[in-house]
Amino acid sequence: MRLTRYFLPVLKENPAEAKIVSHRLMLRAGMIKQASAGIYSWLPMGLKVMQRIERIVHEEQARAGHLPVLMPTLQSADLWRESGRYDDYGEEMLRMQDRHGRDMLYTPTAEELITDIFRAHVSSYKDLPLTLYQIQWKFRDEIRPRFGVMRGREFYMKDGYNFDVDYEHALHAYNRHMVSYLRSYERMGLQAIPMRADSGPIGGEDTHEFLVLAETGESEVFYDSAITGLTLGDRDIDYTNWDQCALIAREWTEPYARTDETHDEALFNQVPEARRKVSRGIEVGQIFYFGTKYSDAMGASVVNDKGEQVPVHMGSHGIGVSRLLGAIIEASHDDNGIVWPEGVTPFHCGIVNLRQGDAGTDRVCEDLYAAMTAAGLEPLYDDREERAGAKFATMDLIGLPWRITVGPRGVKNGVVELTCRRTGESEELKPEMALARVKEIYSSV
RNA sequence: CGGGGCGUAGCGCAGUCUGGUAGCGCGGCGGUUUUGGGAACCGUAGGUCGUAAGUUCGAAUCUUACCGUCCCGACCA
Repeated sequence: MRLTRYFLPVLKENPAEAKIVSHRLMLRAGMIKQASAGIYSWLPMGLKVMQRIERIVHEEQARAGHLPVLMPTLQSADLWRESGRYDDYGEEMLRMQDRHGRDMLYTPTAEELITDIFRAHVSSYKDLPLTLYQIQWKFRDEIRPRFGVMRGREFYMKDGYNFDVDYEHALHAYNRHMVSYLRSYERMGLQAIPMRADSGPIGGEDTHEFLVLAETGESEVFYDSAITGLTLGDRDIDYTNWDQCALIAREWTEPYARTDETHDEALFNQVPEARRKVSRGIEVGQIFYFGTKYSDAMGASVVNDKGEQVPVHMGSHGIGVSRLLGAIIEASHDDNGIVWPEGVTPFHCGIVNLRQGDAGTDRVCEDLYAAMTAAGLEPLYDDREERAGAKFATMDLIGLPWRITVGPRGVKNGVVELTCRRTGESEELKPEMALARVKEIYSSV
């Protein structure tokens, strides 16, 4: 993409309404525009990052054997009356009527609808296990939305639902989700720690929240620092292997890690003092096992291998996709702007032409741009008639992890400069070598 | 929902107390000179002062109501 052809309305000054860094940077980097309280329009670069996150989620769900569906945002109240939640949900649920006076609502979650799909089409244990998920807009009418996309009213979320014949199978589904979530977050460049949590209004017996450590987090968190060293890396994972999933889940849930809601001081004190950490965290996902709550209420049952009619065991699982943009920025930025992890960056590499219109720099930039594009990477070429300072400031603000700077001095010597956004380190390389380096970096992402 | 702010150009703000020609910086557009960390100069466009009613010869400014939005609290993926 050439910057002169892109729509990137960056702001030099901080918008008054944004108090926390991710909100400020998303507005300044031209990623979002507030439409009304807690509701945002997504501009091209913000949408691009969101789509990268979405893609990682889809890929990891596919790997775990889960199937995508798409359910409506506007739902009839009928199913919600059947489960009893139409009355339980309260003011957070946005309610409305259609022209016939029928009660409708904007979905805050989709247990009812998915259970309705299930009961209509599945009747045998042979069709299980089944996990369906969607990535769809949700709405919760927060009393006080704040912090930009981190606590919006409208939000984009992956919500998934597993259906299993009994508790043991459902437990594996739980563990499988834990592993797939850990993988997803790792690919986004995040360390998200599973923490035992309360189940809240969704209702459940077993539940973990995934929290990203950040000063601006909404929850206070207590954890054993041993957990922050854990990583899946390139472990070979077989999602059909119950033992392997259980083992990984245990590895990540054994060290103490809880939010203030479930914090147990006595247990915490058993952690060696040097490893006891108190911090704040942003919740970026949650998994639940809730058994037969909805299947009982809505009559979703299957015949098991003994010929008995049994209610299905269910769980639900969420990843806050739009919220993740804020969380990633909170966890990865500096005074000059965003620092995108390679896994979610909107463009793989910036190309900065320091002397637009100069035959030499223009040619090197164009060649790099074409070669990088041909290699399957997406560069952002700053081809504006701007001075160096303005171009650097823009690149730093929008946070592309790598930048190639092409100036007349370097071109004369046959080199360009490759700079790492995170460390600020630069090296001078021949253009083809710089390209090779960028290709190599992304080959493992 | 309780408490407290704020609504004036795309963004950041002054002007409101004490009523009388709507301003500044950034950004935009045109031009000249610049060119390795948000350049300088010249020119130029851009505003129902949140909305409505009221007071007044006259309202951005005073009064009332409403709307929007932000912050703290309670609540929450």
